[in-house]
Amino acid sequence: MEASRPDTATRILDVSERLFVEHGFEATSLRMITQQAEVNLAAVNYHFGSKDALFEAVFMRRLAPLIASCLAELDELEAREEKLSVEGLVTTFIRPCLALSKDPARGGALFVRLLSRTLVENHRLLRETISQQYSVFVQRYSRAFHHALPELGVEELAWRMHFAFSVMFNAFAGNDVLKIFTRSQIVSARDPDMIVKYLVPFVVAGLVSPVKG
Amino acid sequence: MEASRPDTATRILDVSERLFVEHGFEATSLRMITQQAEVNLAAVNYHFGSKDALFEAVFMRRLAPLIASCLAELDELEAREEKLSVEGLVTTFIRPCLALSKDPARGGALFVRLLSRTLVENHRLLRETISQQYSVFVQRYSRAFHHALPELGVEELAWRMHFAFSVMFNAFAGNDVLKIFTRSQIVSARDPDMIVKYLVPFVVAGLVSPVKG
DNA sequence: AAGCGTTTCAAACTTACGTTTTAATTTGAT
DNA sequence: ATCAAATTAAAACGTAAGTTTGAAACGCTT
Repeated sequence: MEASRPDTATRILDVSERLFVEHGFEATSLRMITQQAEVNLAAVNYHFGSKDALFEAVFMRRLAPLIASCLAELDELEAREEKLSVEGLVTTFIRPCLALSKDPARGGALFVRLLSRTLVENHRLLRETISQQYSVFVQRYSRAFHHALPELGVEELAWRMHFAFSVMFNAFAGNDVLKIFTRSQIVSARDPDMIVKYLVPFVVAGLVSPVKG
Repeated sequence: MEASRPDTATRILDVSERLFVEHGFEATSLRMITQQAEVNLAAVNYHFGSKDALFEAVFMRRLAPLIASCLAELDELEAREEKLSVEGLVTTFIRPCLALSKDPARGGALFVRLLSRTLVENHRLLRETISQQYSVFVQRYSRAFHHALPELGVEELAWRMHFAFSVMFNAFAGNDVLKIFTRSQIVSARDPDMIVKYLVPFVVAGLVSPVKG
């Protein structure tokens, strides 16, 4: 019962995903990658062309299916509910993230952390390639939230969505600000189901809270 | 009316702060720093000892006063209010962040972004030095929130604080997840006052929302 | 078995990094 | 003005990075 060894390119992708998350793009050398993947140093440039292209490959392997899952959940919800519920909308985003986090075969929570690092590091890849390919993602959610929360102005809604996705995203990425200052492990347990149990009510409450006069 | 040129060490700190935010620690070379600061390459090692020590100096210059401001606000609030309000508590954190963001002399919003990068990059500095020196920060806030929200269990409260600080922190750091997917500039305006106008109600609503049966 | 495109391999190349060294220069107290 | 200390300057050091090269090994069709 031995798992068949993946091919060279896949092994490079798997190891790179983990190392890019652990050390960041710059601090991860091709020699670290190829050594842990047990492939030759030149294999990266042979299969992917460059370190930059490798990063993009690592990234896109996970992003595209995740986005597709969210949009599929959104389709389902809109087909099922006449008047969209905020909790339902939030769940269409959280469920695919949760599924990804619990699936080691797809890198588990690694990719969300990679996305988080990449966002904070403000990579060119995010500013250029991705924003063009996946702008429909935000458009769909913006429209859906507008239907679910028609009493909010466009500016107020944009901010609340910004906050909502920020907290959801960082919850899955495991970015715990308070962890900086303490060694408490209560929150850092990182059980994905636990995250959701407390995350959904928090986010929904912020989204639906009455507008201040 | 020409501003007096700061001394070498200060110029290095100022430039480093900006470059560490823009490119990250690893991707910022001492040659980039010393060139832009118009000082000799060896000056960094002369004044700070090493690149690592420089990073710590850049970091601590901003963190200590920020923490002190938050705790001072907390002291004031506890002296003023018998029963702590959640909004008041949230404000003790937001107001110093806001003040910092609006003060170019202290690097403006740069430091919050640096803190964000450092958190995501999981630096040794954060795991070791800072968590020892500033654990009182989380302890104080944990106790204060427990007084303000006595009906919440310790686990539920820890999660809500985690979410609350996460969204506040990323709001000031300007980490807009949705920005990845669109070029819309509504949220990215980054006017600190605008952030607070929408941020406080969102966070408070999440914190005080009734516990699910 | 032969031939051919694909993949792997060891080695070297260029470049840039953090750091060190040593000398020149500036500063400040006497 | 002098001298010691502090600072700046230019150059080089050793290391490690991403990439390229050319030959060897492999896999597949004929």
